[in-house]
Amino acid sequence: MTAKAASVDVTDGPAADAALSKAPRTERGKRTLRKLLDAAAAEFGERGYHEASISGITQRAGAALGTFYTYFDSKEQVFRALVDDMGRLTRQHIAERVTGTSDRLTAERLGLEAFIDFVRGHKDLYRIVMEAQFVAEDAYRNYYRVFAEAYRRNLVHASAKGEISPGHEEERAWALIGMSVFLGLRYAVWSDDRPAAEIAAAAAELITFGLSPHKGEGMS
Amino acid sequence: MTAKAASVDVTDGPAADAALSKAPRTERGKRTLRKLLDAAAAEFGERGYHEASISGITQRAGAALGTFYTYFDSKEQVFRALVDDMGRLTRQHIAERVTGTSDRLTAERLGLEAFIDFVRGHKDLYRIVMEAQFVAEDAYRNYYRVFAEAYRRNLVHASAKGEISPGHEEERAWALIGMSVFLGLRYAVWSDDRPAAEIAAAAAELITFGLSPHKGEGMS
DNA sequence: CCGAAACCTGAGTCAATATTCAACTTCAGA
DNA sequence: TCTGAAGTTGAATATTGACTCAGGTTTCGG
Repeated sequence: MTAKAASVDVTDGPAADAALSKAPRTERGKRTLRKLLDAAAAEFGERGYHEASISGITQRAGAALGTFYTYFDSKEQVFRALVDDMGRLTRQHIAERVTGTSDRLTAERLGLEAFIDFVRGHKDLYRIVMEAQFVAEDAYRNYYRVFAEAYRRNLVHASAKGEISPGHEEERAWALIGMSVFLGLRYAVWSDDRPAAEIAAAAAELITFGLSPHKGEGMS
Repeated sequence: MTAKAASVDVTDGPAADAALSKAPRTERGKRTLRKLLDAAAAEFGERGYHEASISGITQRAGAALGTFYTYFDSKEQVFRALVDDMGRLTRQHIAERVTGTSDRLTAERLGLEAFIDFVRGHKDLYRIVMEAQFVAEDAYRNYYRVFAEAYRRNLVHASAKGEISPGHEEERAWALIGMSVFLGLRYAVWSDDRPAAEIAAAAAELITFGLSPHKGEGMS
């Protein structure tokens, strides 16, 4: 829990949306910002957005209250930065574990397994994403919009290649994301004692064949 | 939006957990409690738990601030009452639209359609359920635990009758719930211009046959 | 070694609101 | 009409916590 958290590019990069004038200019500054970011992830992850306090963040970071405002404009701004970062991290982690996989059906299984593993290792950041629905709804919608769009593209592609049956790819994408999210919630956030591979295998069978009686499957 | 809301049994019944000494004893009292409950559903649904204020609730209800505490012990207590109520309402609504259906696969489609319709008609209450994850986590877990357990039982039953292939029913239950929740979020809460039946049909095909190429399906 | 820019500090300001409470009103039964 | 239980009222209390700011301290190029 309370994973190493954010890998928000402290210097610049696609994450540095709102940083602007608040970007650190010295080594010391970068270190402090990093500490604040990690502390914020831990504080928000453990206590939730509203219970979390800026003073809690700065205490964890070993800094003074005012220092927070050297790097961020508001409580909500850090929160949003963490949500965006989580999206980037998640996609990257899944992509790494799926690339090289030729067919979509296998990719589905590996992707889900990777997702569950990732959530298990980043419970605090994952909670932040979920809570974003109520704290920064646009950030939350965007998080899943990006996922769904990429997912849909993969499905269209796989369908064209005949790897999967043609269907309504957008609805499929959202349905599959929902599956992952709830399996992640149940088997990663709420309890993580079952092997991720088992969960992924069970779900993969559902995703592949559906519920209809089909021959060949073993009993149980 | 802001549906007629809670049907919390104002008098007694399975919902009256915490009411106890706070239950109204006269007609006037029942009316006031009803107004407060509806107002609370609207306030929480529109503004979210933390933005919502007791004074906002009493204003909507056309009552004085103090009146709230005649019927509730705290802000969180009303919130929990609404979450529990939502679970009861949802299960009831879906059950009504599914009973009489003989086979599970048809029930899946009708159930999802009913769920989407229900969410569309109770956006404010539905938001309350989702936010419960961060305000009253035990109530949230319970909400889905009850769903998942009932779902699993249905699957086991259907599997025994040969209506569906045997599989890991618990994981399946959670996966299917996740599907519904996200399709509901995307096509009911965020946008509700597509017919619920269309969404349900698309998802039902995925649930029934999975993604694997199977013969018989038309294109697109 | 200097001086200015960059950083850091934490007490104090300020607004918001959950909850309390003592006084007041309504109303049914005697 | 009288009485008390039930219900209503809203000003007052108490707490909490985001954000400000007027100084100190550290860093670093020259």
